[in-house]
Amino acid sequence: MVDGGPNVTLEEVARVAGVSRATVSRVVNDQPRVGPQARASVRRAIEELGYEPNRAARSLATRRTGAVGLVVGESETRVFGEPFFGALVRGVSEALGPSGTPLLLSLVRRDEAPRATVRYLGAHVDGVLLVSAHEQDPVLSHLLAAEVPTVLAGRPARGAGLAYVDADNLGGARRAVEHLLAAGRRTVATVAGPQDLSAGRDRLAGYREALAAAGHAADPELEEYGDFSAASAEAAMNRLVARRPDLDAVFAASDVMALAALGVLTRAGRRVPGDVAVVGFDDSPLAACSNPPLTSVHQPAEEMGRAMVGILLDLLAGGAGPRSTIVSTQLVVRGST
Amino acid sequence: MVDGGPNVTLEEVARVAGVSRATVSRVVNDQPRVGPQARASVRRAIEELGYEPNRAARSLATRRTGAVGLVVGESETRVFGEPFFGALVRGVSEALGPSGTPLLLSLVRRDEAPRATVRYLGAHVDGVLLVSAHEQDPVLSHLLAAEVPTVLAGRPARGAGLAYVDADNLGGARRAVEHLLAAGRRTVATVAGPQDLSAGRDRLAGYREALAAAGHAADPELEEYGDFSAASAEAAMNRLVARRPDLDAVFAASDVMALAALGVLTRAGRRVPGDVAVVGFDDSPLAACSNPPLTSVHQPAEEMGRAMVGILLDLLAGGAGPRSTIVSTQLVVRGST
DNA sequence: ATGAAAGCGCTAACAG
DNA sequence: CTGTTAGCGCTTTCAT
Repeated sequence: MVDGGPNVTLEEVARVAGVSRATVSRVVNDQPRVGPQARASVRRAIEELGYEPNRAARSLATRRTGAVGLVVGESETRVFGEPFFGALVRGVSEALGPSGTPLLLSLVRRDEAPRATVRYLGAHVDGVLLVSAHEQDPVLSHLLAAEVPTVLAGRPARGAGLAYVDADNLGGARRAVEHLLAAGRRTVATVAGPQDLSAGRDRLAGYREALAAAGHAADPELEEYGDFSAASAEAAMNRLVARRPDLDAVFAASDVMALAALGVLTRAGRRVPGDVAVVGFDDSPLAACSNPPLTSVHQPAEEMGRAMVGILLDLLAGGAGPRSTIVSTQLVVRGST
Repeated sequence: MVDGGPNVTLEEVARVAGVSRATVSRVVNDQPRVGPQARASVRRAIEELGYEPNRAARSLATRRTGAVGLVVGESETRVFGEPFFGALVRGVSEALGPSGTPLLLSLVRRDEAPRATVRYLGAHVDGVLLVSAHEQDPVLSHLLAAEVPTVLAGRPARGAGLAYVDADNLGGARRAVEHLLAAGRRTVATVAGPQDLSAGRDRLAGYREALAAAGHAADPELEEYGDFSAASAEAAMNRLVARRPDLDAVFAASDVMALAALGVLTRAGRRVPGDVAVVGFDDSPLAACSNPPLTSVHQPAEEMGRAMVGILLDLLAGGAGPRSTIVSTQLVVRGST
């Protein structure tokens, strides 16, 4: 297993193995029509020479790049704060490792021409992992139009046969609220997320389901909306406290919003968790550091990344077409409940 | 400006422009030896046809990829929590945008063969932006050995002519401590970072400088070390409180450590900032969300990303060799001081 | 099952 | 200043 340097070519392998370039190529690509003997000697030569196929040449010949893109709305890199994003990338990277598939990272800004972006992507990658909160993202529709195999992080608005991986937002929210109810809370409010995002919708749905299942009548007075930002949540929480001073628990659709709510509550003289219990969603590092530490719903971001890659690679291999995966969430109980 | 589809080649452009492929190539690559007239007609043809050079072909011919790698120690994606990392990526991406340089993201795990990693990188990118906390990272030495142009995030141990971009850790720490002193604090302790990281060393140096400048004698009793983790900081803070119950301020070398310290202090019955003022480093989202909000030193991560790209592109263009940049930090005053 | 040959689209001497 | 001519390393018919 000599080093081989950067310049061992198919040609040399063929020469050493005593076969033609075509045969070596077949072996390298695990194609069938090669005799066991030829295959063996080629394998040996490859090993011996430390041969590594030249991607550019292959790409030129096949018109495929062998790379995948991780496309992220620029605003997402802010929003996700990063517990989530970092873990997602870790999962993606890990799942890609074995196949040696290069990962192109591409942040797309809102003001960029989606068309140009997609042309760029089409030229550089065989498939795309798209992380974009915005439903109806123009980049997405262009990707579809250009027939670039794509897997989404998060459930798309109208899942028109689109492959995606999402966390079990509904189940997670339901469990969070059940936890609150099980602890004896009676008046559970929610700072819901934006309803044009599936995460926002599903978490609200989970909240309602849990309440309904426990025999609580739906009470719109206990529902306020934020946009996942601290400021919006602060406003929402203020409205809730003013309207329903009797509330004894809050389910917020994200940790950032939960922390903002927590701030409002303590400033309003409520003790957490004594007077009001609070639970968030994301299980971000923020959760563990707050005062009191925040009970939250954990999303297995790393697993989501791996799942996305699995589906995409399958798609690229001509697999059975758009499948999707929902990964389960988990309630992490801390001091705020 | 017709679409052009994905298959317009140099050849066709040459035909339409009535020149040879070589001339078109020269125009595309902004090379000198082309007549103004030929140049114009080529430009027109390119525009008309919507020509876009084929990267694989170019790469095959030039033996360069035209891409750069963002190489990150896997553990970093955890450590950085992500305020920092996300912003850095944003800066990198932004700076790369204009040149259309693809960015390959590559997380490298500690247990991976650095040699293989570097071979992989060498084959896929022309240069590397390396984000790795560990000095003496084996990947780094292999990159250097393989002569892959590299720019580091963070100052390397022995800056043997290595290009790097770092935040002004020393200045930031100094300012933080000056702020504490200016507020009338007399007994300023520090939870320092690991001393095998330049960030850890420089922040401690800044702390000492500020103290010395104010005429305080160096006092080892006021210094304890953590490894940037919450657990280590908790232990360190406990030791400090036990040893010097009279301390009235703490400078922690990271926000995570500052928050841990803050927890210890409040549990010990100290009021923050009443009895003890606390300041952290990083200005992470954590800082704004804690209770009380944490005064912290902000690092312009986005700017660092841009600076790294600037240096790397210059290096790749055969620029004047290893330059480096220190970007300034900024104190963000919040409730904890 | 294997080899020969023709490119994939671009760059880079080298002539002119 | 511009065209000609070779490849870069690999895949892929098409014969054999």
